[in-house]
Amino acid sequence: MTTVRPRGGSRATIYQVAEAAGVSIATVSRMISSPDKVSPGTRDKVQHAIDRLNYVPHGAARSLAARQQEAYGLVLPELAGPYYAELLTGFEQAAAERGAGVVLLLTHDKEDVERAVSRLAGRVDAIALMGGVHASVETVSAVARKIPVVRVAAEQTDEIETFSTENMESARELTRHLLHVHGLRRLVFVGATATVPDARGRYQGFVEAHREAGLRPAPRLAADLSEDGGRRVAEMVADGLLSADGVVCANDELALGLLAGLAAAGIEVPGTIAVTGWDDQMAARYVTPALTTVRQPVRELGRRVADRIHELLSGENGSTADHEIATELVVRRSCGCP
Amino acid sequence: MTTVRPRGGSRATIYQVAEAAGVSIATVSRMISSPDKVSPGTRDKVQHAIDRLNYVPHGAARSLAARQQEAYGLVLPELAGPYYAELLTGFEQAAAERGAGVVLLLTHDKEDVERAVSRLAGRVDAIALMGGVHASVETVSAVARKIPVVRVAAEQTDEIETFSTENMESARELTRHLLHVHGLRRLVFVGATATVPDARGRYQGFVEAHREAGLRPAPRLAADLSEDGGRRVAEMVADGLLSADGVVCANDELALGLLAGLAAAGIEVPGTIAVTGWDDQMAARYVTPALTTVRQPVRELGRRVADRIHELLSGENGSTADHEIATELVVRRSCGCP
DNA sequence: TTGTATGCGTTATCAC
DNA sequence: GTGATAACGCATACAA
Repeated sequence: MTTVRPRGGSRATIYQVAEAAGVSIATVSRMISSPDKVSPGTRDKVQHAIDRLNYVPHGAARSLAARQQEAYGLVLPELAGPYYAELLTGFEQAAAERGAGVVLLLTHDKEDVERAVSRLAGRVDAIALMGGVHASVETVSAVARKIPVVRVAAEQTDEIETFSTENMESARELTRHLLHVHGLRRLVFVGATATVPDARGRYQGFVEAHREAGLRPAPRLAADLSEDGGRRVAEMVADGLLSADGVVCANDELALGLLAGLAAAGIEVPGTIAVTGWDDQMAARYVTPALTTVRQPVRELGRRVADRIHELLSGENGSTADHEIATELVVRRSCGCP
Repeated sequence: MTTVRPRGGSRATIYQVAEAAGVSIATVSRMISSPDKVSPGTRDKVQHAIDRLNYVPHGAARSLAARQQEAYGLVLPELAGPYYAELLTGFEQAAAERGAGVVLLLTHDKEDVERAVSRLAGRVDAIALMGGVHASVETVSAVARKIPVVRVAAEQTDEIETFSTENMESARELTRHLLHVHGLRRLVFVGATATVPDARGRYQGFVEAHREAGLRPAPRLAADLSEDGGRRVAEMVADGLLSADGVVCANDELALGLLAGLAAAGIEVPGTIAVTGWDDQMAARYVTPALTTVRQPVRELGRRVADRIHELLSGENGSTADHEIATELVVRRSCGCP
């Protein structure tokens, strides 16, 4: 095992290739971007030189001359859970299909997010910013003045396009199910969080389902969207502080933690209390009882975001309408279904 | 909702800032990289101009002039499961601490991986390549001739540094546990895969534990490292094709699928057959019985890879020794423990 | 089809 | 401390 590059890897430049092939750099350049614009004869010569010299164009030089970075930026708070990973996967796929690379920025551990986002803006053609990311409106719109910016699962704004999965309708459907199929009457929604706009829409659906049934919805209960948050709710139930017959959680981790806490306290699910989640992550299928939840096509969401960025960049106008992706209710046993 | 940039965002250049501040571009440049080398007076002027013009240096131009891209490349097969996400998280954190961005390449869906990796090599200072990635030795060493390349969880090579989590020892410990604590005697290892070098080391530990106990290890059973792979193994057991009293799976998903399949077939775990996994992903804690597995500090692995890349780049020689990270056996109920 | 020449926005090396 | 100015490696308009 040895250091790969003994200090100073030799990168061939377009000039060296041109000289080796006995042509001008313009021809080499054409060879890279549009090989069909160069005659078969020279094409071989140049290709041979490229192979022999192991030539790869210098990305920065390309970007500078061509005035485009061939890269999209994606800003995420973190990568915990399947949501962000799926989003990133779809985003990267679509970006790659457009010939763009993806530079990723995780903000969770950073001290100066604003600065990081600004810097990023200097290295990419456009940026997609996840809702949960803590960046000031000023910074975001400053960046947006330079390059296209879109947001994912964020508050709607007049100046920035927003993408999200559908929340309200699915939450309403889910709540109706609890209300009318299982006859539950003391439902509580857990997961109020300022930083997750998605949660707000979900609660809204929860409220509407109650209203249309002539019932009064309980105010939502604040909790971390984490297993710990769920365990804390379980404690409230165990202590008799909370006496619901069903808990609608803003995400799966919360629900999973709640399930674990309830089981530890000997409280039956769904018998004594029903539980639902949101995301349909892997553990939701494996826990007992299996978790009723809502599946979001997050990968597709990521794809669309990147596609839209490409539209923005290439001047195609496309739809500027709301970009909202449908979700799917996944009924399992934790809600009371057999 | 409106298109952010009406075709042609106005990016201020260093020249405009210089003019607005009444200084030369050299001073502006200094202002960016080392503000202390410019007098307090002009510093204010320049900073003011920067703020007013919303100036952010053009990344490509910087890279070209400074001869470094300030970015590391990470090549992963995909992002399914927690492993890659954790690796990426640690990698990004460490890279960011070094002032480098991360450009991510997912190869799973790409048709021409070699080409993609080559292109990437033109845009970053160094590349970390995951073992499972399907890239020819020629391509990799061609890239390695240009920029530093390290591999993660890959076969050892003479010319490329390799990072991985410890496999053999932990597998031996795990197998010993099954053999001696639970008295199991018909163990089988599932998950032979050419593309996952990690699995090989794990089987090796499995073999050694048998040898040192004077037992004959069964040959390993091929299977996809997925839930489906696990279900298929369960079918073999249900059909009486396989009659083991314990199954050591190469990863958790495999074990989880196996658990589900066994449960569906009415076969008791761990009573009739014990099951273990590898990775300790979330579902492992929630499944019943909870899965005995091995936890790998993957995030730390990612951090170290990025740190080493920085060393390589900055000429610090550091250790060229084997980069192997310790793992931790996590004993739960699926192996027979109470 | 091919070559020449200019510009892309910075950094860095010099002088001053 | 500050300012000219020469690279940096490539794309591209234009000319041949």
